Amino acid sequence: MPKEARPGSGEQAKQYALERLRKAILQGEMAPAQRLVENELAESYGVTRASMRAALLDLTSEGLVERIRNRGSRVRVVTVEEAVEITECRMALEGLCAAKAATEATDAQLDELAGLGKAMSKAVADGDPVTYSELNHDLHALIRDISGQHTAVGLLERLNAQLVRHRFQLALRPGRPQQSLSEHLALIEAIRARDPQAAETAVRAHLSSVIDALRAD
Amino acid sequence: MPKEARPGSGEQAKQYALERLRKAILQGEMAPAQRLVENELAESYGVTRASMRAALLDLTSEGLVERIRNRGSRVRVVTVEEAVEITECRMALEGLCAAKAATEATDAQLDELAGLGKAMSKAVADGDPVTYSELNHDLHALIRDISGQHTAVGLLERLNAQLVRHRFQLALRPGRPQQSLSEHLALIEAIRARDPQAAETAVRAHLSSVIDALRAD
DNA sequence: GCGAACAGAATTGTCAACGATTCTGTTTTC
DNA sequence: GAAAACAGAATCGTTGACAATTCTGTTCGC
Repeated sequence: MPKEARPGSGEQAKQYALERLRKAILQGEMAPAQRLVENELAESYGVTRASMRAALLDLTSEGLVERIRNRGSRVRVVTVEEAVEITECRMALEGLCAAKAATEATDAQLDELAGLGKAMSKAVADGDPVTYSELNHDLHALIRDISGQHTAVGLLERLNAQLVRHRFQLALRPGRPQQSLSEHLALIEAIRARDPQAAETAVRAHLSSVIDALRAD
Repeated sequence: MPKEARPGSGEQAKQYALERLRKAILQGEMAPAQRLVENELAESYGVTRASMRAALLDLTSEGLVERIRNRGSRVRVVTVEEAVEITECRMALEGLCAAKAATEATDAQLDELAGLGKAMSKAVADGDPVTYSELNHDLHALIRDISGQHTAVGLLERLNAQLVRHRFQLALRPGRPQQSLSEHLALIEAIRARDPQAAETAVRAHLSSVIDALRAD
């Protein structure tokens, strides 16, 4: 039986490298536009270059990494205009998910939503933007999950991955959590009322305010 | 200078194999769920197995091919439910594009739209569903183009690729082109009137009728 | 006869070395 | 002194062979 901690090669190695690098990029450990050299990364993660290469190709098709022929890979930088465009797509797709969620949710799921709402209110009251940001993410994920829209969920996950840097900056802006909170509570209420139209409107209103905030950079 | 006809290997070879295989799948030359053996394909396209393999990986991330570890690749079959889900996503994203197109279009582009509308009317009057289907595709592409929404366009192209088989079946259904035509003309008029709200509504109405048709399989 | 174990074939997955391309700093030429 | 030419280094791209896995048809035990 192979040691399972960190397989030096093979499919598992690729997955391992993929997830570690993705996490590193998402958590901002890699400077924007930083060069990603296959050999260095492979060595530092303890995998072969082939595995690392495959991981980089995957991240490229996820839109997190940019690669130029014979010049290597770099972490992709998302401009503000791109972030706005991406958020507009989220508006459309999350609107769809929210509307579906409003008609499809079970009672247990509605309770879960209410719980998240309370937790978010508390985080804002406590002045804890980091926790709030995490709960925010959880809420959107839960709604996507309830909607049961596999295709939309897949697209949204790709889109969200590209926004982490901007999202992070946004959450720390003073006053932002308060506005965001009230929009989210409205969304939760709309779904709990099983009103798809209102849910979609609430999502769009929320993301519209996100776009305004993005543009105010 | 390398001969440009059909390089046996390298990046160009991958692109060549990629496009030929994609075309073959989209045109239905590959039976649904047909096995795609790397060696066979590589030989028949005159490229190395490595290039073929890379092409298959690309198609996998486009959602056209399914691959199972150590078992090979097969053309992915899209069930009716999936087709519905995908069309719901298109509804959201094309709605966004249509609304943007209504506000962003230049006069020249509006004329182009009108021209396409006339051509589509003619194709229906002539009872030519194949031409109509192509014009249909052109219309959606033009609207996406006008919208200038890079991100949404990218997502939509991926989604559309997965639907070709269903789309094809749909176009040949008696009576379908007539209904489709009137919906498209309404959409064109809404954009020409520079009315984003009406344009989005028209797109949604159209795709909603596509969903009904899909479900009536 | 029927299911389990087993060898052989087919297919994909992985690797390490080699080849090609691009960048960088230096030299040469005008 | 500036632009062009060039060599050297760094890095990615490709190849062909080998290893690992899965499938298939056959045999064996009951």
